[in-house]
Amino acid sequence: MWLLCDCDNFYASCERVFRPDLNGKPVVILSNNDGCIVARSKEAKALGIKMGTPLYQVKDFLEKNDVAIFSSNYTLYGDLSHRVMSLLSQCSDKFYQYSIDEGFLDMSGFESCEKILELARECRQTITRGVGIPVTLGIAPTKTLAKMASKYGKLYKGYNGVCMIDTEEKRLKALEKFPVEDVWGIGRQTFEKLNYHGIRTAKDFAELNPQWVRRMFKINGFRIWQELNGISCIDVDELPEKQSICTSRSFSDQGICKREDLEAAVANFASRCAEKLRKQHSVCKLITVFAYTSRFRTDLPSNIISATIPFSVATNDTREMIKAATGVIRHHWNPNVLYYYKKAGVILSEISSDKIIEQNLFDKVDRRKQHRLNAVIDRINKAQGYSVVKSAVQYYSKRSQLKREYMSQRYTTNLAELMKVK
DNA sequence: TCTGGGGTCCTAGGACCC
DNA sequence: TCTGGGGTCCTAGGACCC
Repeated sequence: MWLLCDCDNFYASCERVFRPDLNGKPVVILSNNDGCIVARSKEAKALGIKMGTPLYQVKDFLEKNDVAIFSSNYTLYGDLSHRVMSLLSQCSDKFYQYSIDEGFLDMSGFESCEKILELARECRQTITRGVGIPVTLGIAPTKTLAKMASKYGKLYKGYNGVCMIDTEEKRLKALEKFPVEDVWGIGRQTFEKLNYHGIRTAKDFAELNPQWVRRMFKINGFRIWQELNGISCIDVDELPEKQSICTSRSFSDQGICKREDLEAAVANFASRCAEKLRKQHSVCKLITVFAYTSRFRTDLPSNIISATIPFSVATNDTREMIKAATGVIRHHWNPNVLYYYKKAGVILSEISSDKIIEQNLFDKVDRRKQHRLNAVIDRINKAQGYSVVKSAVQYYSKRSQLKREYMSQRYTTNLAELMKVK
């Protein structure tokens, strides 16, 4: 059996931990630059507020309905997620974090479903009491069915946040009432195809001829079919090393039109990427740098800068990355046209372990020295706060290009922002 | 005026090999 | 009319997830 632990409306719940006055009230969380709505509390969903709506389109409506608005506070969410996952991981030997607010437990070691249910209830209590984030647990023979169980657990109060699909009878009943578009792994495209063939519920899908499913929806669709029929075949890795690392942002207002500003921005992204890479003890061989003008502004000249540069020796060095990233911008910059760049980013790929590095006969860099310098920089930045030591080029960038008008405090990670009690 | 960020996996098709 | 068979590797793009 698999147990899925899913935090309820995670970002909204994080904000409520330190704002209990917002319990039972509508809450929304915005994307970077306060652009779109990316998370909603139950009450906000009930008001009909859709995921991904641009803020400016619904601002009046939110004010009228007394909806609490927050800029995204990833420092806070990341820390609370870490606390939930750490409590969850103590409930079973085999724990797999799936996303910021979800984790799977392998329950195959338990002798009976009653025992699993008992432990699940205990586990839920521990998390509620220890972190204050409400969670729903779904338990079933496959991960796809466990996801489904957790959705039922959220839908019906009677489950008290723990829902288990353990018998054939329950499985069939669950499938029958479940819209096929809500099945894990079925997105918009697949749904449209299924709809065309008159397939509406998860049960309709699970009863299809497997050869036809295979032909029509390839290997992924076939896996979903198997999982719905109780055959476990979707794997999750324990702590997978990322195969690509990306840091990108949209810029506020019109965007960036000066070369130095864009160079400073990509230098920041490159530096952030290098830190992420070192944190997972990896090196990479390729760096991609891109910058776009806004696709919504058809009245302005549009342009795309994008280039991928190989490193001669796989690296995780901040300065090498910055040099490559700013080089791309400098090389592709057109001084004759005024472009407003709205979004830019850096992607690292061909990632491998830093334990084995292929040497290059003509490599002139002292890798040991480079490695020690990065280690010292990481240590200082970790102890003294984000980006105390950085390259000069990064200082060209304005202190924060992000618009965050509704930011809450970093209650759990910053001494200056602790909660104040009168 | 304003429109998110960070990932994974799979497939099809081209180029190439013997 | 009819034009081999069996591979590998790479890349772009699609689809999906949270």
